Amino acid sequence: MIKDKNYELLKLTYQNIFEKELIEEIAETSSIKDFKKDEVIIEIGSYIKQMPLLLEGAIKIIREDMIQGELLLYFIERGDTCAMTLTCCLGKTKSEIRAVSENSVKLIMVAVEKMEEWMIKYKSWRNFVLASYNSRMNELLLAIDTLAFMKMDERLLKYLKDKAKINQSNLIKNTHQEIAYELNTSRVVISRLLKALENKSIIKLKRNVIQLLQ
DNA sequence: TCATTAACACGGG
DNA sequence: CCCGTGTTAATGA
Repeated sequence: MIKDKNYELLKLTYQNIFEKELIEEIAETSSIKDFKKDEVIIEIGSYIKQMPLLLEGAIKIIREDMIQGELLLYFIERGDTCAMTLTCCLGKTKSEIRAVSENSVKLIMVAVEKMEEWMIKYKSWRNFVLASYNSRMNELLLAIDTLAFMKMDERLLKYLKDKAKINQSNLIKNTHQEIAYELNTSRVVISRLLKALENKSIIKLKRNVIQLLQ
């Protein structure tokens, strides 16, 4: 039975957050979706009819400038949801961000109507939505701080540490060009800063791979 | 001063 | 040979 499998999957991540009845109801009414690495899950300008709950993997949230380049805002990890979808679903507006799978992602899609229903029916759901909204807001403020007050070398180091944390590995498999794109700068700068970090023995550089030490 | 752009050399796959 | 990387020189904010 597929629903039973969904139930087990949900339980792994959410059993401490939602009551049993809610998990059962999610399993019954929602569908599991899988994404490979670097797939676009939500596109800028698209309307959102379903809300994703993350079961496995990580998603990066990117803001794209009309004129030039994209900018990484933050990552979403297991047990989180996307705050943007919350506002979009409830307000029926377009998405202002793009969501891309950072690695292999498994998530469960919840219909908007259910969201609203559960807000009233389940206290844990209400808390979850409010809490995730709150934590996203904090992440966003942190992202703004990073942008406004940190220099590029600090931003780069934060980026590397975030990456390492999300993928649960000290090896970051990215080219300098890709990093430059996500931080909205040029490759020369990234190469230079990475080299500087390597000289400080904070990282080790290989081809296509950056090893984070410590 | 520091980022960007362009250009080039090196080397691994 | 192509791509990722390291470096430099010129230019601009």
